[in-house]
Amino acid sequence: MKYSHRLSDAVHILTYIGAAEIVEDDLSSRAIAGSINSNPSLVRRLMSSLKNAGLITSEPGRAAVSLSKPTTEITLLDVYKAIEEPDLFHVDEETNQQCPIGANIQSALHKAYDEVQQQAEIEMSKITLKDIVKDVVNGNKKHYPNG
Amino acid sequence: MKYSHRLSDAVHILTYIGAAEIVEDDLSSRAIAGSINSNPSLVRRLMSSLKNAGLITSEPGRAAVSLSKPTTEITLLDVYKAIEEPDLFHVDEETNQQCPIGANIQSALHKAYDEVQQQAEIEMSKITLKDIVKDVVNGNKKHYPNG
DNA sequence: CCACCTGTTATCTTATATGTAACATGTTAA
DNA sequence: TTAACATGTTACATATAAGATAACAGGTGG
Repeated sequence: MKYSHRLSDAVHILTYIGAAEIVEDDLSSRAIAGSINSNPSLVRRLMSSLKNAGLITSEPGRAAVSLSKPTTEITLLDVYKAIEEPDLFHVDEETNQQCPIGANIQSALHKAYDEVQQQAEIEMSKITLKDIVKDVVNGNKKHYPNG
Repeated sequence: MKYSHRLSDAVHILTYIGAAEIVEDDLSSRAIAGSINSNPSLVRRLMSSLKNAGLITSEPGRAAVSLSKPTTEITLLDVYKAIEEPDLFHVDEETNQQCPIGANIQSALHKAYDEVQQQAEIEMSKITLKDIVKDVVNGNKKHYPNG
């Protein structure tokens, strides 16, 4: 995951839906794409993954997507698992098995990476969509104090 | 960083150097590349970053690279910072600033990502090169109990 | 029926990682 | 001093992935 912002766009989509009651009403993929500055197809593809993960509910033909759970029960980890590759780091699986180092570095790295991954996931599970929506709405008030 | 294993290869290089006293002696980029199953140029490029980060010491013309610090004082975080982009996740910086969501999602995401990044880095700082070398050598004993 | 939507697939462009080659320059030993 | 070999750096080709975009089958609702 070097230059990808799929996760950010997915959170953006969920935030858009979650904030719909407050500021938005058009929940079409085109409207959401307008907020992301992207295109409706990308939005629909990401929403497809979010739907498969059970985070949103939608129907063909109707611009009526909704969250499947309260914003307090959707975490950044849920979105991450729905959208991204599971591993933050990748072990080189092609090392030379004839070399003592090459033959054993993979398991050593997997072990190390697993520890980092675990802590990152714990932290991601602490951040809910409600936190994000709240920050966005608060930031919004700063920009539009009378709106 | 989707399919990159730069970090793994960099740790591999350091492990190779760190284990040199025990099992290896040829510290040329060609020999190290042989262990990684890669090529000397890649090894030299990674070593260039590791050198800039102060983790290894080397001289032109001599196959005599060495660690600048004891293995207990080189952490996975040091290698990560030497080799990888600083951020695990990337915020979409092109969101629509005319939309209340698009205008405020970036700072909300930066805040969330920072928290995850911080915990990941804390965990990375707990893993030392000594841990990796030890795991590799132990794995080695399993494979070559009499060697 | 028609305008609009979703869900899915395909293609193009661009960005990045890696493989590979090349070369200037330093080192060492015969 | 010369040959063999090393590092350090740059350039280029290739493979992979993300994102932009278009297309279209099929659902929805006025």
